[in-house]
Amino acid sequence: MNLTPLVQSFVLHFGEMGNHWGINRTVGQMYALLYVSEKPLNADEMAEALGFSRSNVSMGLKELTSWRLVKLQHLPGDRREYYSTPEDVWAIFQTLAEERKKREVDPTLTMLRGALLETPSNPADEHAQARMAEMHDLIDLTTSWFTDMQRLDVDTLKTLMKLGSQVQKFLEFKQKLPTFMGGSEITKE
Amino acid sequence: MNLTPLVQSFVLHFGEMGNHWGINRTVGQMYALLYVSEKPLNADEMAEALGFSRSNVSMGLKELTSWRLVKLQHLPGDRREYYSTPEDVWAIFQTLAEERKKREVDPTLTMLRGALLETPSNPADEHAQARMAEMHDLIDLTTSWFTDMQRLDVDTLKTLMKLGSQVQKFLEFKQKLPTFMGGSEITKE
DNA sequence: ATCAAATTTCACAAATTACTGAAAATTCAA
DNA sequence: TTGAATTTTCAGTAATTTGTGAAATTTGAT
Repeated sequence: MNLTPLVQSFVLHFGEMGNHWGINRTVGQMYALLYVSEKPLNADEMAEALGFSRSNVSMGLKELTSWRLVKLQHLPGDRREYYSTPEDVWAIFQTLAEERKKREVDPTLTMLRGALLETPSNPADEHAQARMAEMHDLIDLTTSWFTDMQRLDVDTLKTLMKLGSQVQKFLEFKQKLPTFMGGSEITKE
Repeated sequence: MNLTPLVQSFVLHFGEMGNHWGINRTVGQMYALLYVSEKPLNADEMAEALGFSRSNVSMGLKELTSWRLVKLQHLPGDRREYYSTPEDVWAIFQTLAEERKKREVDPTLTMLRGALLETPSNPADEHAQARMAEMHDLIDLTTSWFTDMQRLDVDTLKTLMKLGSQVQKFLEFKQKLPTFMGGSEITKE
């Protein structure tokens, strides 16, 4: 790996993190390399920089592409394919979240809904269903909320996050003026 | 696995999900089994129900304990250790998030901060640092926000999530009355 | 159309991770 | 204490995942 120590530590750390998140270590490293790179890189450059085989890089890029985490482009007068990551970290984060939702959360909700449609044949199943319902509702509420929040622009989102738990005051205030601002009335449970 | 089809499908799905989330498949299944179980289970019961070796269950419980995801208790007149999951799904979710933050996010922030303290020796490092700074700020803001939101009780949280992107209106309103309600003045950027 | 450059595929080897059974350690009732 | 019940550890094997090189395919300039 002929990278500066700075980039190297980032790349290695990212590889480890990928591991914890169910992503192949080398794929994590490839992503990290692209993320900090000044300019788009082709597969040979990546293989060279990271010390991987060319075929491994090809597989990794395929994987990253399926996650919509890399952009493919061509440089004038060069036949090779160059890869880069989107510039906006918030957009990256959003893509990642969308993709994980699609691949992991949605199938889980589907499974839970299926299970909840069954007629429980004994007390154990009845209890299991009740537990599954609790889990379903939590996941459903969380992901719906997440989807909804994606409508906001990044600056609004940042402001809201900085506000943090202080938004609570909005609820207290709103409860006193329920029809204020024309929204539908929302109360606790 | 001598479980009802309902529980079995839940357990198997959870095992697969665990896999995607960097958790051993069998550990995921153990957790799922405890989660839907009516009463606490001992290790032998779990080994029997899931068809794992006793030692594998022991390892899995150790892992789940380190994540603070299972509770240990003793039944009167029985020497064996019985395990269960907390009843409140929101508390479970919170524990999981806290633990992941501690294990994965915090070390990443530490690494990024370290990298940002270095003096870049070339343009490539300079660019890499800028990118790392962007990532740092996003992670930092997100986790600080998350920590802050944990102060709220579950009902408030649910209400807020149901409100979703409508909280935006709070910002618009607040901007017109900056010193309203005694909070420090918060504006975009 | 041809062919060299570039990329992908895939069977296999290497490396890692998961699981087991046996043995060791711990616990606790008598 | 003792020893049976219970839990944990761990070395070895099984299973899975990862990474490679060679071959096949695709691409696009001529």
